[in-house]
Amino acid sequence: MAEAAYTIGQVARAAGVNLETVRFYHRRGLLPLPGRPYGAVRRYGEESLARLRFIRRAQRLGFALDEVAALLQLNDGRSCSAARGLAERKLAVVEDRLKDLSALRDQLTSLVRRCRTQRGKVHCPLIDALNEN
Amino acid sequence: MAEAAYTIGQVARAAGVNLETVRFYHRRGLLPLPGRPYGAVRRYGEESLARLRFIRRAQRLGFALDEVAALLQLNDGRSCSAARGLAERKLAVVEDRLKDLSALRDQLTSLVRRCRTQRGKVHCPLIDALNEN
DNA sequence: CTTGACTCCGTACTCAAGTACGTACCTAGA
DNA sequence: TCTAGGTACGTACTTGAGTACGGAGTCAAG
Repeated sequence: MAEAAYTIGQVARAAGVNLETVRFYHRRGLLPLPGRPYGAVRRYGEESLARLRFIRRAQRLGFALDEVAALLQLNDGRSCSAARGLAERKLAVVEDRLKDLSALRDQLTSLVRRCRTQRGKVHCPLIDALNEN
Repeated sequence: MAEAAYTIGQVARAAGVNLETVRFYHRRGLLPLPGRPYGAVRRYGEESLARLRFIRRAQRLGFALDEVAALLQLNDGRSCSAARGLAERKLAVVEDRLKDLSALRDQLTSLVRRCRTQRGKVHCPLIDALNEN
């Protein structure tokens, strides 16, 4: 089974990222530079595509590129507890952000509601709230 | 009642922001440059302090500085419906972010749980999940 | 009158995660 | 063979919200 050999534009499209992003990941050391088996043009195999998808998935889970790099170091399938530690720390951050965000939602909801029931009064409850104290 | 007349360092401390941030808000047009009533040094009154606090409060509600500028335009206390529109749009964004974030939390939670119950198996469920498909 | 802290102002740098640009080179199809 | 479009690579620009730096001026205390 011959490996597919994508050019950079093809692998970028296949992974759903911008071509320049692929180059950027090379510079960041997240993706090794492939060789050029047929001439002057580099060819990307399935393992490059898999890695690009790994990176995007990890990003969707809220990992920054530095953290993705750490996860990639652990990609031997061992070091499960190190990976878990990373995920646990990330989870704690996510839960904090959730708490903040839902407090924010409650405040905004209440301000919008007050704005809507405000009739003919001179001041805007939202602006007033921002000016308060 | 004489207005307090802060120097830039004092008003920054009073508002809990970095001195350079005050300058930055001047450059961004969010805070007017005060005069220099006693010599070469600019003096900030209570209205500057109030505005700095307004900005920070609006930021905590999730408004970007451009949006804060728009809110400040509306600070006449009228244009309540315009302010409400801003808040409603912001609320929608916040609710979207909340949905994403809680999906993220669920995924991370499940990965961490699987990592913890994994015993002696060769692969790490977290890494596997990132490599999947 | 000197010292140390503060201010003024402009410019430049930071971070994260890319995106864009320029120039040269290569490659596939008509 | 020509040409359109893709690639290689290095460098510079983008966004948002600041932070830092450098040199000159100023101010208050001792």
